[in-house]
Amino acid sequence: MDYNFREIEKSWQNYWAEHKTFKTEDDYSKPKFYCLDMFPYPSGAGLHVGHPEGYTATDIICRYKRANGFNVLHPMGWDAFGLPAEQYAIQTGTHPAITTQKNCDNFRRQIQSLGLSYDWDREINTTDPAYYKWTQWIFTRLYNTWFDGEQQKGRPIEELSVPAEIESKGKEAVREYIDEKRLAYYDNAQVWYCRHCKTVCANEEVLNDGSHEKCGTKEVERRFLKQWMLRIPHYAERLLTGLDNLDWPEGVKDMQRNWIGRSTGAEVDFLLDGVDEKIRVYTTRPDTLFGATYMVIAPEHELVDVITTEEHKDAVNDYVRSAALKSDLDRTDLAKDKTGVFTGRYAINPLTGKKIPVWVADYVLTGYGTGAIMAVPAHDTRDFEFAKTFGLDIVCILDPKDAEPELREKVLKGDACWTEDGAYINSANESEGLDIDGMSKEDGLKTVIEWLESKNLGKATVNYKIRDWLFSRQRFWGEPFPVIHWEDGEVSVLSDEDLPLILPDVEKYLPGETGESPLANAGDWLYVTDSNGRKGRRETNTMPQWAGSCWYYLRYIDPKNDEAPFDKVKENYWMPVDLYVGGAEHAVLHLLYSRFWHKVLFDLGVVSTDEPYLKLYNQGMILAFAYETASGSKVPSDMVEERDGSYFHIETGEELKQIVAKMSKSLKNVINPDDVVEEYGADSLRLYEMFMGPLDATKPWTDTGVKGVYNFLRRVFTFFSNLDNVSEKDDTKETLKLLHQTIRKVGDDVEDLKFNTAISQMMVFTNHCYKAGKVSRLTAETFMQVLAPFAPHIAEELWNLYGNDASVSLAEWPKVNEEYLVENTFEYPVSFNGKMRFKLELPLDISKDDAEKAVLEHEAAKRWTEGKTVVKLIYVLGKIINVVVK
RNA sequence: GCCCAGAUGGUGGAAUUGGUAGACACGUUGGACUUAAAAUCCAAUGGCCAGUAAUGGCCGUGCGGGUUCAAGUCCCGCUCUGGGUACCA
Repeated sequence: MDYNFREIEKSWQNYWAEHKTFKTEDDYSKPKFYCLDMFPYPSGAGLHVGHPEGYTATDIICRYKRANGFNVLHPMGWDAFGLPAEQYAIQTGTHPAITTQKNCDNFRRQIQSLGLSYDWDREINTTDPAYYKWTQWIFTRLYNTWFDGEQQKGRPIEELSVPAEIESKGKEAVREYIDEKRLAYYDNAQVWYCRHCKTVCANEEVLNDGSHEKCGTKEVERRFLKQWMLRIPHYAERLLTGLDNLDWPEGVKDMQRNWIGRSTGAEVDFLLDGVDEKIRVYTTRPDTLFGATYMVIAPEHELVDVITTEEHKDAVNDYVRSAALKSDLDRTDLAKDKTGVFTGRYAINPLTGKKIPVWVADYVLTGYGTGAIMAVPAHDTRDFEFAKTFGLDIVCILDPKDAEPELREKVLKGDACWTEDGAYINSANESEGLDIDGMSKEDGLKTVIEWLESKNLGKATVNYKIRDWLFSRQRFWGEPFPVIHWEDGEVSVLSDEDLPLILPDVEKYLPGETGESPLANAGDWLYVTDSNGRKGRRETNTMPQWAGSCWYYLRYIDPKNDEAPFDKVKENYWMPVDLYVGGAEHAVLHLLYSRFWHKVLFDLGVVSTDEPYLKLYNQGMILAFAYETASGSKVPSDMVEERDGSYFHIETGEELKQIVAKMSKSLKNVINPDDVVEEYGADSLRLYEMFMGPLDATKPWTDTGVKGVYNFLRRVFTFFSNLDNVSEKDDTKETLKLLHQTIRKVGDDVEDLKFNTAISQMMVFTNHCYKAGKVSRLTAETFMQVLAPFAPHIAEELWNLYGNDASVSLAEWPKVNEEYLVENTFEYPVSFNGKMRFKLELPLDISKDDAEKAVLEHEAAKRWTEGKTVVKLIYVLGKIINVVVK
């Protein structure tokens, strides 16, 4: 029989759909397994071969878990708000909902053609009002939550007690006080604005080369705009410590830790000379205070005007103005020399009592710490560079005892910067009763902080890099904020029964130049009047694309619930997500935002777990071969020919180098999953994506590789569909042994997500069957069960051929029979001085002495022992024998 | 600069706690089938050396050291590649 995969795959996909084979029931009697894929943005380009990689991996695990008695939740949906559909609307006038619908349909068709065992009854779409109703609902929860620092917990805003002193100042003051505590707030903030996308974007979306992550252009700039922000830094500590117990790749955890950026140090107050103000600095090294020879404040610091002396006003003003005009890229470019200007003012170093100059420089950032630093040029590279540039004092207070003498000499003289540990010198002030000379760093830090606290000059502080999350966009295609701005200045959120606030129709999708959202033209929708005749205007910004993906895993649990985001009992059963698979590109943003929302919902009692995703796994990227000339310019694949293993340009004849690169239209090396399914079938595509290499590795696509696994499936079909090969007779011992080894190996490898080696084991088994010629029906059926999670269509077909009416997907995973695996002997590799020389079969229960005798008396051993003394013999049961000779 | 991951045949990649390096697959070569080709099936396939051959030896997991009876695996020092991050005091 021919392997007619087209027919087989179509008929089984229809069967599964008709019988709802993969429908998930809320059967609480079974152990649950929640396996989640990062849902895709349904782009117009359709599925990329990278998508099926993760989806196949989770599908295999889910099928395996079902066979092992688990109730499995394995859903799919669409992260469908986003710019491309809106861009298309601007160009063509087509409503983004129409484009989105079309793209979702195409994605669904493509995904379904792969035979993935999703419960399609749970499909969700972030753009569906029935879904974003609850995204808006969560936003109102964020708005009505404050963070209790003492309890380290978010609490309902009603539980916030307003100090009497504020209360006495009137309603306005109370509102202001409360608004300052809310997790979501509306404020005038300096934000990134992308002129190309015509929208603001989060700090995180602006890449370090100054380009916008979403569009790739560098048309981003700073603007002051009233925007919605979320106070994610309040959860910094919990987002950080929560990572410790998660089964996530260490790299991802590290990236989140870096992003949160916790540091410990102290805030220290410096008194100023001649003006009744003080400047508070943040430093991680208060122990180096004796070496602070000047201070720097950021150009945006609130005291710049106050402290600048008359004669320096012009210079400082000029500098502050030019710093404001600079892009952040210019300000952070390392290659650039340090700039700054003296304010004319001096501060007093509280430890030395010396006057130190206060400068303004843009290497100090407003948003971090207090926006002011004490500079210790001898032991900080940035301060050192600045001090060298402007000729400021450099006092060494850490003797680099372990450094090379030459370098040490320079450091002591202040001619070089030393940022590592050393012994404190010049760090004593008798009159102040402080002396840390000779102390360890740990004691130095402790002593100085204690001294500062006792004198009320400073205190130990913890700082985080993470900033408030800019949460609004000037875009049409996003969740509308359920917010009304009233004419008297009050801001209110809609009550639950008024949700969802549906996105209105607009004529033009283009945002205004000034950063105004398209919703500002939404006519009637825009204006509201309350029962008292008070007029209000709806919020015209929309939520960023992150919003919908922050909580979608919760909605899958109960996707059609109209009374609540999900049922609590169901949530309690299904959460947390046991395995979450997706690309590493979401290592920080999506996963951090999502954890943040989840923790807030946990604090409010909406969800039952503190963390949403127990185990995270990042699939690697699938790349493609590409070609470049000696000078490094890329050549499209259709201009390349292969001759004798080398590659040449079709037109110029130039020899080309084969490289591995991302698939791209310009390189003409994009693989379309549809084409692969058409040519080799879904089972081959699934199998190849898993066989290419480890799931987390980056690896290049090869067409011959697909052919290889197709060949395997064809061999499976050819052998096992021939009933002459599948007899009622018993198997040989070898066949049974190999079959049970295969059951074990495949099961173990699936649990470890090592699909490539599982497939290789199935190949070994199939190759054995060809050699054996005949296997029993039971063996053939068992093998189909093992193959089914990987290549479900072919497995169903053959399973059915053997007379099974029920789907193989419902069959229980075969048990390993240890009897077949028992070994009595082992073929020991015998080494002499670590080099393997010959093999010797010995009983496994042989004693060491007998083994030694058997080895040394063996004919082949003579050659290696002749004329030498046997020093000792290493005998590792079932592993190796090593003879040490001299 | 800093943090993380990686480097194994012509290629993708295997290798429990240190214990036979190269499983499986691609490619290549040879054979069978065929008028022929394709497809398929069978076999060989890390490099070098010796031998007609069976076979045997040496070298081999990015580089240099070390620990060990034994190192792809552990330790120290580098090189290169990929990812993240960047004046965060």
